[in-house]
Amino acid sequence: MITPPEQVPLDRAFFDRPVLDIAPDLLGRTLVRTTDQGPVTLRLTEVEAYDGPNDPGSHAYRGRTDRNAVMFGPPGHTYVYFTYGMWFCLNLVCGPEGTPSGVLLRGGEITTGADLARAHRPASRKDSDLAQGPARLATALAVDRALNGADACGPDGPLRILTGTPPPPALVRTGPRTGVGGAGAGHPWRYWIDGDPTVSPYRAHAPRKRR
DNA sequence: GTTAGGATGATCT
DNA sequence: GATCATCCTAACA
Repeated sequence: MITPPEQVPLDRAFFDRPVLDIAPDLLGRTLVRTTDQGPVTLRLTEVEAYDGPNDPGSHAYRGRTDRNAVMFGPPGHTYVYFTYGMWFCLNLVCGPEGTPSGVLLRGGEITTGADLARAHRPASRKDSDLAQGPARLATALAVDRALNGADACGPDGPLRILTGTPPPPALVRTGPRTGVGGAGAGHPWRYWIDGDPTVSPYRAHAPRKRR
């Protein structure tokens, strides 16, 4: 008989590897966000890798600052930043302590607690919109600055990552990162599950016009 | 279906 | 002062 895969927290060693190995390996994993209102779970379908000091697209490219400090800390923790004056984005810190690399969680399918997620995202029209895009994902899971630096590998905690069910390797695609310009644009460090409706549409980097 | 513009503020040069 | 790992709405085809 077939036993369903057990949902066990990913251990810290999972994140103590090169970020380009970790990023595709995160697809299909389960993210559990627990609040006072209850749990919301999500199946990761889209991520992007940011390779610390070697990557002009990374927040950590120019060294440690107050904002990116947790990227320099131990792996398996969250890095949450605020952007465009309105939104939060959620990353997982990768590589050994002192190596500031991470993976941006760009999209996922809400598998449990869709009603809660929808309450956080009233503008969402379809279930597949709930966590389609990095700021949508963070909003649907009620992630904000308070979760910056949280341990995602612990047995409990507000945000945890579990083994989940990785997709068949043939369905894993890679391509250029979304919204990353300049010298950081050249790398195909975005990974997604082909054909999944919760993967965000690709948008090339577009400098904003001033007003 | 697509595209343009505005919202809104921390961060870094 | 410009940029930003974005999203939403309205307008148009």
